[in-house]
Amino acid sequence: MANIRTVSKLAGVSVATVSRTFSTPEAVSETTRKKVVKAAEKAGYRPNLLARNFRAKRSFAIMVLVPNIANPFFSRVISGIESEAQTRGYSILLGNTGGRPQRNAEYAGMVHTFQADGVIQLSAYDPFSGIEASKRPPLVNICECLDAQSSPQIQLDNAGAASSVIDHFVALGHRRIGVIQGPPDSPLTRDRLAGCQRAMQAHGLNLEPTAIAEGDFSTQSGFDAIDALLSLRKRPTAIFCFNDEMAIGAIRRIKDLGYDIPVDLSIAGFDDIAVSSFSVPSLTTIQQPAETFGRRAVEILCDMINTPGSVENARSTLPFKLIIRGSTGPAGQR
Amino acid sequence: MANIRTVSKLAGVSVATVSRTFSTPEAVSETTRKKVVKAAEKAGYRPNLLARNFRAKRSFAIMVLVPNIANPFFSRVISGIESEAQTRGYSILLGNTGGRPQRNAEYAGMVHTFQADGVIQLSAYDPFSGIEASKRPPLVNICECLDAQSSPQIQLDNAGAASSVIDHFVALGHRRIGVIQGPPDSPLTRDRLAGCQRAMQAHGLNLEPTAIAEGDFSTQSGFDAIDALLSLRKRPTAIFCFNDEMAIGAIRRIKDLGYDIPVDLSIAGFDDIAVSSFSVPSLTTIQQPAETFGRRAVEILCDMINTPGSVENARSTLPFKLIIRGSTGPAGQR
DNA sequence: TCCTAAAATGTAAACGGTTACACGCGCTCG
DNA sequence: CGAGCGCGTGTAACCGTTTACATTTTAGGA
Repeated sequence: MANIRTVSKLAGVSVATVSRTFSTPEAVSETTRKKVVKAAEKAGYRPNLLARNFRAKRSFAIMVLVPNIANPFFSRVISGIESEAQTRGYSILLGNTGGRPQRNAEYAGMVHTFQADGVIQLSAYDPFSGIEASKRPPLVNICECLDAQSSPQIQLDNAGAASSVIDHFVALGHRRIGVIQGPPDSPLTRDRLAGCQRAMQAHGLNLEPTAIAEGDFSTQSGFDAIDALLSLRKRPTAIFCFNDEMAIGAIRRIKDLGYDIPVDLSIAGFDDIAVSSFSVPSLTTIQQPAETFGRRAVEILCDMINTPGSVENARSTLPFKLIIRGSTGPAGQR
Repeated sequence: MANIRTVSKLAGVSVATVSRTFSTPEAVSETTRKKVVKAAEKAGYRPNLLARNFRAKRSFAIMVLVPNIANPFFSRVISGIESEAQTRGYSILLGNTGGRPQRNAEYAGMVHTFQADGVIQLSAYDPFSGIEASKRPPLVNICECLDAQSSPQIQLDNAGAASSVIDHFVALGHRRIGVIQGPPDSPLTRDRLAGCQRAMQAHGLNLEPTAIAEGDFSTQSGFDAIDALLSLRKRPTAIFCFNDEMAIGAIRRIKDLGYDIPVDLSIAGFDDIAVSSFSVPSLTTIQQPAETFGRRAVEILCDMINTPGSVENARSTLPFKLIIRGSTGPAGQR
């Protein structure tokens, strides 16, 4: 394999000049530059980035920690990360954690061994907890964020978004509203639940504890949660699922039971994944700027990497949008 | 940052011994090993893998080139890749190509600069075409494969799978069968179409060219393709969509038009993505071992990386399974 | 006790770039 | 005409690890 010395000999210049030709071409005269480029071409020279990065103590790679790639919402966030990283010359390392803290920590540890320059964390986890602030590697939490301010957090106004769903239900005349929440220990669940409660109270209503079913954000769990909600004495006329996948599972079960949506029951989801606009009926949901989450995370992370200390651990909030589709309708049609 | 020399001084041994302690512990006596480990711990030493990999001329990273991460089938394949790579000590670099050959080539080029040890390619593209066989970097094509034998190919028996869908339709009494295919230049489209034609002929039927609509594997394109098929003079009673997403779009449009599935029309898809079992009606489809594709690709790629020349460019075929669900039923019910 | 082989450890040279510093050259300006 | 400057280039050290080879230590047998 051709290295920088091969090329320097071939071009009749020093290794430094070859190096400069590729990393700081403006520091080399036009004539030598051409000479070197020609020699490099002839030798089939490609700079060894392993060596370059080693010297620079930088890998130009970003570790992305995601609980589950198969989740379509996360896929979109990753698309955003990938595209922004690509334009900035960073490559992305993918870590599928399955929500396991151990895997999470393992992957995040790659930043200590210089395999990654920073971490984007898509779940409410701090892989560097316990590390003194000035020594913490660059980290950005997105989507599901930490309460702590140990790193920049980019999130949605989950409570506000949940409120807007409740407001929509109430405006349609719904009074008995049910919820299929996510795992109870998730900040997402907590914030969305708080938003629901806030909005209910603002309308003089109560979110009955029995009308809150527990899911785990999987389609199956949405399917499974329906029976309990529909067997309540005071059956809800509208159900808010904390993500679209659970909503799709719920819709399926509701139809299996012979009910019509939205005539008998209104359903709303959260995330606006691709399939939601094609379900039957199409799903009322909260749209999140998934790709923007990814892009912004990369922007901030790169700032942290390139000028340490320049970024404060701010919490930023991206806008949501209530998308009203066919799965929600007026209450009391039957 | 603590390096190997810091530790060697602290432990009172040579750098070689420290190195051996971590890379070949069996070559170091028990007592020194303990001494070194303790010193390393005290110094907060983590080996610089950038340096190690540089020395080894290996990055222990695999480049995964995928046309579109947001595709749920690819997500599952990537999960498989990630998990197998993780257990083998490889990290995975993600390249979202959007199907653009240029991006594809750019990413694949990272193997020349030692940033990746090999490439897993999820589309029918050879990023190393033109490179002499003995110099080609490790590459495995999966899912959508090349006709050439320039690298190992892991694929499904697409024609066989398509045939089995047609057989299923015919067994239900369908005679007029429509197809929503993928992009015409895709080997996937070509093979599945060939399978359809073969099966139709075996049953003494013909696949009418007018009954073949063109999609691009997106949900929207499935939606859009329906009108043309349903306005045919000889309207099909069953439609085979070449992936599940198009099938979901198609189902949506068919229901909008007031038809019942499967009473008026049977629909089948391909891939068995997660949502397909929850659609209404649930989707008859071809199940592919997505994670297995990923795992096998990593297995083979690692063999190629570790013992070059040992792997022949074989073509292997993974099994499919026809999953019969609610979207297909007997013909001529109305 | 001595000799030999095996095991453990040390020394120092790579690996392929980058870059601080030195140097030479041509130019400008006083 | 010489000092000073800036540009382009070269020399060589350095980054942190691995590893071939040399050397020392240990163990075991005669």
